[in-house]
Amino acid sequence: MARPRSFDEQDLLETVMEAFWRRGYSATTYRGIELITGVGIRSLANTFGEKDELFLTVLASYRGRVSRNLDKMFASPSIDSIVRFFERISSPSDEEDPRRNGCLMVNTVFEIDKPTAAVNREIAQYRDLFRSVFIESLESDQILDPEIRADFLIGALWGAFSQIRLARDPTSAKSISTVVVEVLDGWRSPVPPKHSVT
Amino acid sequence: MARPRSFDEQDLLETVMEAFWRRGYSATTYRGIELITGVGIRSLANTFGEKDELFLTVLASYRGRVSRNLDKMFASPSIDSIVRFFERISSPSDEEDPRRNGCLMVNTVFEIDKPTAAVNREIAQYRDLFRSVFIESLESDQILDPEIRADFLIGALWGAFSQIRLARDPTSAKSISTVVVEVLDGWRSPVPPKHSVT
DNA sequence: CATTTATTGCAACTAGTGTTGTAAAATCGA
DNA sequence: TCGATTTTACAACACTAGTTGCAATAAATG
Repeated sequence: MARPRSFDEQDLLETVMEAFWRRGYSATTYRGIELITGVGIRSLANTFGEKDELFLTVLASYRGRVSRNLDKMFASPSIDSIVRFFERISSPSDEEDPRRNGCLMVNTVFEIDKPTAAVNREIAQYRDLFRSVFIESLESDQILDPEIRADFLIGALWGAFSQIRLARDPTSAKSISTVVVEVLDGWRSPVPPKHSVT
Repeated sequence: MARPRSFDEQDLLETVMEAFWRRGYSATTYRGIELITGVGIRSLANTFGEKDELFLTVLASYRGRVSRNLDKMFASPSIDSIVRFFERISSPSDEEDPRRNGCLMVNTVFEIDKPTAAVNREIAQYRDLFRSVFIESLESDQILDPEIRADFLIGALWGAFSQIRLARDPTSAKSISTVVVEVLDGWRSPVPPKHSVT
């Protein structure tokens, strides 16, 4: 009936995600997006609404992408899956994050002063993605206290993201990963921890 | 010879530190500091210079405080010192961070888009504080690969700060700490890791 | 080809922030 | 008390960013 959009929404979301990921929410301006994408401010606003709505859309898209990856990597959850996961994120050639921006969600936790309820929900859901697959994996190998150990793994993971973000380099994350793998090996049957950590 | 300051520089730095710590660099405005402290913008600028200089002064002050604490806690460095340290930061009543703002330096890593060289130096020095005491402690108990394990501990620590910042609550940090302590116990002599992790 | 309708480009508006100039106020020493 | 000198209050300035109004534009339908 009328004039169609001159850009593809998904493509644009990818570009915008890259910007938020690298520079953060504040430093990514609407006018900057206009320059990068070539799409006018007015069209952006028409399509995605205000800046925080666009950001929320990007977060959801990011979470979807990670979720699909985790589904693949933890198709048969086990300690081995976790090991492979940690080896991957600390790999010198991580195709998921070649620019070493760390993790968009973790970055957001620290950057936004007073996150909206929607943003908080998004981050909580994101964190739960990892918690679920970690717990599943630990349970499938009959590790004691899977929740506590899953929280530990999340901590190590977010710590690794911190170091990647800090140095834009996975070297330190590699050390973290190495020791985490050693710890995971120590948890394996038939030599599980002697007693519950609680 | 002339009119003296109506405020104490150290007191004011403490107040400003609290603000930067809680809300971050951007969200802490010069005018906001005026409201909190009662000290006029002009006086602030006269005393501390521009905003980024004030921030840098705050970072240095924060590092000094942490450094003094670490000196006390690691007076005789050992695995036990590390254990006590992790128990402390995940304690439900951490008097160093009652407001659960996490760590000012870690927060800064994520918040600032393009940190100045001075800020980067400050953060690197801060990180090295922990790295040094961890390495010293591990060496004193003859643990293999102290550097790699120190990097792991920093990762776990920063991960714990992430979770504290996320939930403004040390519950998840407690889990991290619990498992870290278990791991540290596993490293102790006379049952050290069988072989190097490298 | 004309009409319809969403898209687009431009510019303006508003709000907020770091910064600075200027003059009044306040304090200490002589 | 007076003068020197710093601090302080007030306001203005410059700049940036998000947002919005409006008219021109372009494509799809009949």
